Amino acid sequence: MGATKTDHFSEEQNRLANRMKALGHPARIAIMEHLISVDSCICGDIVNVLPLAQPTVSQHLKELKNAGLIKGSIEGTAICYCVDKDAIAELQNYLAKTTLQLENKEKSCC
Amino acid sequence: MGATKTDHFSEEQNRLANRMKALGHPARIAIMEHLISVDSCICGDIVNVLPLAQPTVSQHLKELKNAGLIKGSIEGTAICYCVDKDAIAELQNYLAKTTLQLENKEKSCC
DNA sequence: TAACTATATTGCAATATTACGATAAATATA
DNA sequence: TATATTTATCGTAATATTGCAATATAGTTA
Repeated sequence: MGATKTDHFSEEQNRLANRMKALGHPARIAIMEHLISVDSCICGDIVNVLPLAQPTVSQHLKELKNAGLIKGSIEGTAICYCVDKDAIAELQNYLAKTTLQLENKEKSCC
Repeated sequence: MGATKTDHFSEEQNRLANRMKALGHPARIAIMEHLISVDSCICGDIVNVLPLAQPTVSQHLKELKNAGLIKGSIEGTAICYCVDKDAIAELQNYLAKTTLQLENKEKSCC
Protein backbone atom coordinates (compact mmCIF):
# COMPACT_ATOMS: atom_id res chain seq x y z
CA MET A 1 0.00 0.00 0.00
CA GLY A 2 0.96 3.63 0.13
CA ALA A 3 0.46 4.41 -3.51
CA THR A 4 -2.60 6.26 -4.72
CA LYS A 5 -5.14 4.05 -6.50
CA THR A 6 -5.12 6.11 -9.65
CA ASP A 7 -6.85 3.54 -11.89
CA HIS A 8 -10.04 3.63 -9.87
CA PHE A 9 -10.76 7.24 -10.70
CA SER A 10 -11.60 9.10 -13.89
CA GLU A 11 -8.99 10.77 -16.02
CA GLU A 12 -10.41 14.19 -15.18
CA GLN A 13 -10.39 13.48 -11.47
CA ASN A 14 -6.78 12.42 -11.66
CA ARG A 15 -5.73 15.41 -13.74
CA LEU A 16 -7.48 17.84 -11.41
CA ALA A 17 -6.03 16.16 -8.35
CA ASN A 18 -2.56 16.30 -9.87
CA ARG A 19 -2.79 20.02 -10.48
CA MET A 20 -4.27 20.73 -7.07
CA LYS A 21 -1.53 18.65 -5.52
CA ALA A 22 1.09 20.65 -7.37
CA LEU A 23 -0.37 23.79 -5.80
CA GLY A 24 -0.54 22.04 -2.46
CA HIS A 25 2.73 23.38 -1.13
CA PRO A 26 3.38 26.93 0.07
CA ALA A 27 6.67 27.13 -1.80
CA ARG A 28 4.92 26.29 -5.05
CA ILE A 29 2.17 28.80 -4.34
CA ALA A 30 4.92 31.36 -3.75
CA ILE A 31 6.65 30.42 -6.99
CA MET A 32 3.42 30.83 -8.95
CA GLU A 33 2.75 34.18 -7.33
CA HIS A 34 6.22 35.38 -8.16
CA LEU A 35 5.98 34.24 -11.77
CA ILE A 36 2.70 36.10 -12.07
CA SER A 37 3.88 39.25 -10.34
CA VAL A 38 6.82 39.68 -12.67
CA ASP A 39 5.64 41.41 -15.79
CA SER A 40 7.75 39.50 -18.21
CA CYS A 41 8.19 35.82 -17.75
CA ILE A 42 11.93 35.95 -18.14
CA CYS A 43 13.10 35.17 -14.67
CA GLY A 44 16.23 33.85 -13.20
CA ASP A 45 15.71 35.10 -9.68
CA ILE A 46 13.28 32.56 -8.35
CA VAL A 47 15.90 31.04 -6.10
CA ASN A 48 16.75 34.39 -4.50
CA VAL A 49 13.12 35.09 -3.72
CA LEU A 50 12.49 31.86 -1.86
CA PRO A 51 13.82 30.72 1.51
CA LEU A 52 14.92 27.42 0.09
CA ALA A 53 18.10 26.02 -1.39
CA GLN A 54 18.56 25.96 -5.14
CA PRO A 55 18.08 22.21 -5.62
CA THR A 56 14.85 22.36 -3.65
CA VAL A 57 13.50 25.18 -5.78
CA SER A 58 14.53 23.36 -8.93
CA GLN A 59 12.58 20.34 -7.75
CA HIS A 60 9.47 22.38 -7.03
CA LEU A 61 9.71 23.94 -10.47
CA LYS A 62 9.94 20.48 -11.98
CA GLU A 63 6.76 19.43 -10.23
CA LEU A 64 4.88 22.48 -11.39
CA LYS A 65 6.09 21.75 -14.89
CA ASN A 66 5.08 18.09 -14.71
CA ALA A 67 1.62 19.12 -13.56
CA GLY A 68 1.36 21.37 -16.59
CA LEU A 69 1.03 24.54 -14.54
CA ILE A 70 4.13 26.25 -15.86
CA LYS A 71 6.15 26.13 -19.02
CA GLY A 72 9.87 26.67 -19.35
CA SER A 73 12.13 27.48 -22.24
CA ILE A 74 15.83 28.15 -22.46
CA GLU A 75 16.59 31.84 -22.75
CA GLY A 76 20.32 32.25 -23.17
CA THR A 77 22.11 31.48 -19.96
CA ALA A 78 19.00 31.53 -17.85
CA ILE A 79 15.72 29.69 -18.18
CA CYS A 80 12.43 31.38 -18.77
CA TYR A 81 9.53 30.06 -16.77
CA CYS A 82 5.98 31.24 -17.03
CA VAL A 83 2.52 30.21 -15.98
CA ASP A 84 0.31 28.19 -18.29
CA LYS A 85 -2.87 30.23 -18.47
CA ASP A 86 -4.98 27.37 -19.73
CA ALA A 87 -4.14 25.12 -16.82
CA ILE A 88 -5.07 27.78 -14.30
CA ALA A 89 -8.20 28.55 -16.26
CA GLU A 90 -9.22 24.90 -16.16
CA LEU A 91 -8.91 24.82 -12.39
CA GLN A 92 -10.78 28.08 -12.09
CA ASN A 93 -13.59 26.85 -14.32
CA TYR A 94 -13.91 23.68 -12.31
CA LEU A 95 -14.22 25.61 -9.06
CA ALA A 96 -16.60 28.12 -10.62
CA LYS A 97 -18.81 25.26 -11.78
CA THR A 98 -18.66 23.78 -8.31
CA THR A 99 -19.58 27.09 -6.69
CA LEU A 100 -22.59 27.39 -9.01
CA GLN A 101 -23.78 23.93 -8.11
CA LEU A 102 -23.50 24.79 -4.45
CA GLU A 103 -25.48 28.01 -4.92
CA ASN A 104 -28.36 26.08 -6.45
CA LYS A 105 -28.65 23.62 -3.62
CA GLU A 106 -31.80 23.99 -1.56
CA LYS A 107 -31.20 21.91 1.48
CA SER A 108 -28.18 22.47 3.61
CA CYS A 109 -28.01 20.91 7.01
CA CYS A 110 -24.55 21.91 8.22
CA MET B 1 14.37 16.86 6.65
CA GLY B 2 11.14 16.04 4.90
CA ALA B 3 8.86 18.45 6.67
CA THR B 4 7.51 21.47 4.86
CA LYS B 5 9.04 24.79 5.93
CA THR B 6 5.73 26.33 6.86
CA ASP B 7 7.12 29.28 8.84
CA HIS B 8 8.87 30.73 5.83
CA PHE B 9 5.65 31.43 3.99
CA SER B 10 2.71 33.70 4.61
CA GLU B 11 -0.41 32.57 6.41
CA GLU B 12 -2.44 32.93 3.24
CA GLN B 13 0.03 30.93 1.21
CA ASN B 14 -0.07 28.16 3.77
CA ARG B 15 -3.85 28.14 4.00
CA LEU B 16 -4.25 28.05 0.23
CA ALA B 17 -1.65 25.32 -0.09
CA ASN B 18 -3.39 23.30 2.59
CA ARG B 19 -6.71 23.44 0.80
CA MET B 20 -5.19 22.70 -2.57
CA LYS B 21 -3.35 19.80 -1.04
CA ALA B 22 -6.58 18.45 0.40
CA LEU B 23 -8.01 18.46 -3.12
CA GLY B 24 -4.81 16.90 -4.41
CA HIS B 25 -6.04 13.35 -4.34
CA PRO B 26 -8.51 11.78 -6.79
CA ALA B 27 -10.44 10.10 -3.99
CA ARG B 28 -10.99 13.43 -2.29
CA ILE B 29 -12.02 15.03 -5.57
CA ALA B 30 -14.50 12.17 -5.98
CA ILE B 31 -15.79 12.67 -2.44
CA MET B 32 -16.35 16.37 -3.05
CA GLU B 33 -18.11 15.67 -6.33
CA HIS B 34 -20.38 13.17 -4.68
CA LEU B 35 -21.23 15.48 -1.80
CA ILE B 36 -22.12 18.16 -4.31
CA SER B 37 -24.12 15.91 -6.61
CA VAL B 38 -26.38 14.72 -3.79
CA ASP B 39 -29.12 17.24 -3.34
CA SER B 40 -29.29 17.05 0.41
CA CYS B 41 -26.12 16.81 2.37
CA ILE B 42 -27.34 13.92 4.46
CA CYS B 43 -25.21 11.13 3.23
CA GLY B 44 -24.13 7.82 4.59
CA ASP B 45 -23.23 6.21 1.31
CA ILE B 46 -19.87 7.73 0.60
CA VAL B 47 -18.09 4.48 1.32
CA ASN B 48 -20.25 2.55 -1.16
CA VAL B 49 -19.56 5.05 -3.90
CA LEU B 50 -15.79 4.85 -3.63
CA PRO B 51 -13.43 2.00 -4.53
CA LEU B 52 -11.71 2.24 -1.17
CA ALA B 53 -12.09 0.58 2.20
CA GLN B 54 -14.08 2.28 4.91
CA PRO B 55 -11.13 3.35 7.09
CA THR B 56 -9.45 4.89 4.09
CA VAL B 57 -12.53 6.88 3.19
CA SER B 58 -12.91 7.99 6.78
CA GLN B 59 -9.34 9.22 6.73
CA HIS B 60 -9.89 11.18 3.52
CA LEU B 61 -13.00 12.75 5.01
CA LYS B 62 -10.99 13.77 8.03
CA GLU B 63 -8.44 15.50 5.86
CA LEU B 64 -11.08 17.39 3.94
CA LYS B 65 -12.57 18.42 7.27
CA ASN B 66 -9.21 19.53 8.67
CA ALA B 67 -8.62 21.62 5.58
CA GLY B 68 -11.97 23.29 6.16
CA LEU B 69 -13.44 22.10 2.88
CA ILE B 70 -16.29 20.11 4.38
CA LYS B 71 -18.30 20.22 7.55
CA GLY B 72 -19.82 17.28 9.35
CA SER B 73 -22.52 16.95 11.95
CA ILE B 74 -24.09 13.95 13.63
CA GLU B 75 -27.46 13.09 12.17
CA GLY B 76 -28.94 10.21 14.12
CA THR B 77 -27.10 7.02 13.34
CA ALA B 78 -25.30 8.43 10.33
CA ILE B 79 -23.16 11.51 9.89
CA CYS B 80 -24.04 14.39 7.67
CA TYR B 81 -21.22 15.78 5.61
CA CYS B 82 -21.45 18.73 3.32
CA VAL B 83 -19.21 21.09 1.42
CA ASP B 84 -18.19 24.42 2.93
CA LYS B 85 -19.20 26.91 0.26
CA ASP B 86 -16.97 29.65 1.61
CA ALA B 87 -13.82 27.56 1.40
CA ILE B 88 -14.50 26.63 -2.22
CA ALA B 89 -15.38 30.24 -2.96
CA GLU B 90 -12.06 31.40 -1.52
CA LEU B 91 -10.15 29.05 -3.77
CA GLN B 92 -12.21 30.08 -6.74
CA ASN B 93 -11.66 33.76 -6.05
CA TYR B 94 -7.95 33.23 -5.75
CA LEU B 95 -7.79 31.48 -9.10
CA ALA B 96 -10.08 34.04 -10.70
CA LYS B 97 -7.78 36.81 -9.48
CA THR B 98 -4.82 34.89 -10.84
CA THR B 99 -6.49 34.42 -14.22
CA LEU B 100 -7.20 38.14 -14.40
CA GLN B 101 -3.59 38.99 -13.66
CA LEU B 102 -2.51 36.63 -16.40
CA GLU B 103 -4.91 38.19 -18.90
CA ASN B 104 -3.40 41.61 -18.29
CA LYS B 105 0.15 40.52 -18.92
CA GLU B 106 1.66 41.91 -22.10
CA LYS B 107 4.77 39.93 -22.62
CA SER B 108 4.65 36.20 -22.76
CA CYS B 109 7.65 34.31 -24.02
CA CYS B 110 6.63 30.68 -23.58
C1' DT C 1 40.38 26.98 -23.49
C1' DA C 2 39.42 28.27 -18.67
C1' DA C 3 36.59 30.38 -15.43
C1' DC C 4 32.08 31.82 -14.34
C1' DT C 5 26.96 31.57 -14.00
C1' DA C 6 22.55 29.30 -13.94
C1' DT C 7 19.91 25.29 -13.62
C1' DA C 8 19.43 20.15 -13.21
C1' DT C 9 20.39 15.67 -11.27
C1' DT C 10 21.92 12.39 -7.81
C1' DG C 11 21.84 10.44 -3.40
C1' DC C 12 20.24 10.38 1.00
C1' DA C 13 17.92 11.28 5.53
C1' DA C 14 13.71 12.86 7.75
C1' DT C 15 9.01 13.05 7.49
C1' DA C 16 4.35 12.55 5.41
C1' DT C 17 0.83 10.10 2.88
C1' DT C 18 -1.91 6.20 1.44
C1' DA C 19 -4.28 2.12 2.33
C1' DC C 20 -6.29 -1.41 5.06
C1' DG C 21 -7.28 -5.02 8.79
C1' DA C 22 -8.61 -5.05 13.38
C1' DT C 23 -11.00 -2.91 16.68
C1' DA C 24 -13.38 0.73 19.22
C1' DA C 25 -17.19 3.99 19.95
C1' DA C 26 -21.75 5.53 19.44
C1' DT C 27 -26.42 5.18 18.30
C1' DA C 28 -30.60 2.71 16.84
C1' DT C 29 -33.61 -1.23 17.07
C1' DA C 30 -35.38 -5.82 18.30
C1' DT D 1 -29.89 -5.91 27.31
C1' DA D 2 -28.21 -7.87 23.01
C1' DT D 3 -27.54 -7.04 18.19
C1' DA D 4 -26.91 -4.54 14.18
C1' DT D 5 -25.30 -0.32 11.83
C1' DT D 6 -22.33 3.44 11.05
C1' DT D 7 -18.24 5.99 11.56
C1' DA D 8 -13.67 6.68 13.90
C1' DT D 9 -9.23 5.25 15.59
C1' DC D 10 -5.08 2.35 16.05
C1' DG D 11 -1.31 0.01 14.20
C1' DT D 12 1.44 -0.94 10.47
C1' DA D 13 3.45 -1.66 5.78
C1' DA D 14 4.37 0.44 1.35
C1' DT D 15 5.28 4.44 -0.99
C1' DA D 16 5.84 9.49 -1.72
C1' DT D 17 7.44 14.06 -0.48
C1' DT D 18 10.61 17.48 1.26
C1' DG D 19 15.01 19.43 1.68
C1' DC D 20 19.81 19.85 0.91
C1' DA D 21 24.92 18.92 -0.04
C1' DA D 22 27.52 17.41 -3.66
C1' DT D 23 28.00 17.19 -8.28
C1' DA D 24 26.84 17.43 -13.16
C1' DT D 25 25.39 19.96 -17.24
C1' DA D 26 25.08 23.76 -20.34
C1' DG D 27 25.75 28.19 -21.91
C1' DT D 28 28.57 32.66 -21.55
C1' DT D 29 32.41 35.36 -21.24
C1' DA D 30 37.23 36.58 -20.39
